[in-house]
Amino acid sequence: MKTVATRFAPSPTGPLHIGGVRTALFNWLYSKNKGGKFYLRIEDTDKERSKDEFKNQIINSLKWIGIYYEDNVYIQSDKIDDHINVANELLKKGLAYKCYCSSEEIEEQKKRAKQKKIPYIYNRKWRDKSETDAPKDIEPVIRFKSKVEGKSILKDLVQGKIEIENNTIEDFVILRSDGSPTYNLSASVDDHLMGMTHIIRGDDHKINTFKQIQIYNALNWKVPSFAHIPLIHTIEGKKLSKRDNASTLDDYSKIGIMPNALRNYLLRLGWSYKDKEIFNLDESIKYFNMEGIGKSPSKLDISRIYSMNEYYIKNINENDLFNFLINYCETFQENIPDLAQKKIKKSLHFLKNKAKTLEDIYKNSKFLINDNVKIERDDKKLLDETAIKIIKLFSDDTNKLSNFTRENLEPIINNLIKKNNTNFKGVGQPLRICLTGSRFGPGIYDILCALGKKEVSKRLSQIG
RNA sequence: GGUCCCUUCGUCUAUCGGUUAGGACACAUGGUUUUCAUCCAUGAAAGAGGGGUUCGAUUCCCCUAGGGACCGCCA
Repeated sequence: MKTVATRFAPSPTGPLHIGGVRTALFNWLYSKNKGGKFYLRIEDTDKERSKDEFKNQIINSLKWIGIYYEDNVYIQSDKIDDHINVANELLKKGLAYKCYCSSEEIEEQKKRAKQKKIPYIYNRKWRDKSETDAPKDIEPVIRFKSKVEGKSILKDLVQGKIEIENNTIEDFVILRSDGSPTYNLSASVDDHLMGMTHIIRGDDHKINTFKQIQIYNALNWKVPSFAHIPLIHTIEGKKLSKRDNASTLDDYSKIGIMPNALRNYLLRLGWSYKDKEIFNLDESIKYFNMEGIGKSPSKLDISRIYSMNEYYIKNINENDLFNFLINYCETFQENIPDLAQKKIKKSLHFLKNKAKTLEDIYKNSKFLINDNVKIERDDKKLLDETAIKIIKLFSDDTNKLSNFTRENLEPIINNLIKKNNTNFKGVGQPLRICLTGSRFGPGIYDILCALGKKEVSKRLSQIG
């Protein structure tokens, strides 16, 4: 049995979105599960629309989420000569032919078909026509002689048997009039040359598969196995497109979603293994299989992404979390000075408690990063006379302490509550506002201990 | 319009002919934490509709409805 080889083959004509990443993930996981290889191929044969910027974005996205490919990136345009040679071979063998229809002629036919409400299909005009009839002023395209009779059957690993009448597939173009190869040719040739055994791709390629299988068969190549996975839909139920908000990985990383959480979410979107929800990397590889892939499209649900991220924040190793956090801050927020980093690291155990994203942790950490407390106008209103009085009392009472611990602070705060005939909120809220500038945030004891006595008295002295 | 595919709680899904149709997210309620959040408990919530096959269908078959994808000298 041949070693499993899969590939992800995006075109760099737009930013890679989350659906493409899932396709890459499934391919990668499948190959790893089988002890096989996974490759990245950039399909850049559309010169007009392909951009380096998108190629880099694709590469960076895969890197960010932790999908690793063999060797270097395959660039499809490097292999154009191979594709052209195959086209000429097909031509020589009589399996393809030159078509001299002008684009105006084709457009006209399409228009007429639309008017008559009949499906357009190229009329195979030049399939059997002699080239001596060829007009001089037209550069021909090369079309593949597609089967006209009978049916084709695709045994899809996800969708099962799919049957189609051959006459619904037209004689598709394999070489453009400028001599460049088209997608169906290039993809087939590359997949064959790269030794792909399994092709896992979006549902939207299903019809192409019938064309590509014909190319394989015409050349006596071994046909790989195909698996067409359902597309990811927006919450409105439409195919996810590059224009949709929050569709690239960047959209998620900038709000502080971690790669392992998103990977886990994407894995479970359209795939399942019993009732298991959390899959670490090893488990993802160990359990991934085709049987678990669902047949119906699934909708993207941001609240599940948040909740998955929250799970990872609370359950991964704190060192790893810290590294993710610093990295996130440097990329999307600000550089954290060493001293503040140390404080954050020590306090991470409580900073992470209230967070669904790295951005939340960053916000919770702000009182450790910035020494000057800026109080919002709304919060300032809460600092009335009694509040300021309580803060003064707190300062006086804690003056005697040599350092701050929960144990020695608790009796002081309890005492303040009692004496001033208030509740915990009456003491805690003004303290938090003065120390952090916000009504929301970590527990008050956590804040006090993390800042330490000196810093607390400094911040409190600036009030009132 | 043609071809193909899909259809279980709001969402992601389990079930591979016999279950009080299970789990997770979200939601609601209650409890713990002397704020918020966490955490815990509880609750509400689904087999698109109609025919078959069968002792028995969410599960198998057919029809209808709804949804989606594709129909480029794009990939």
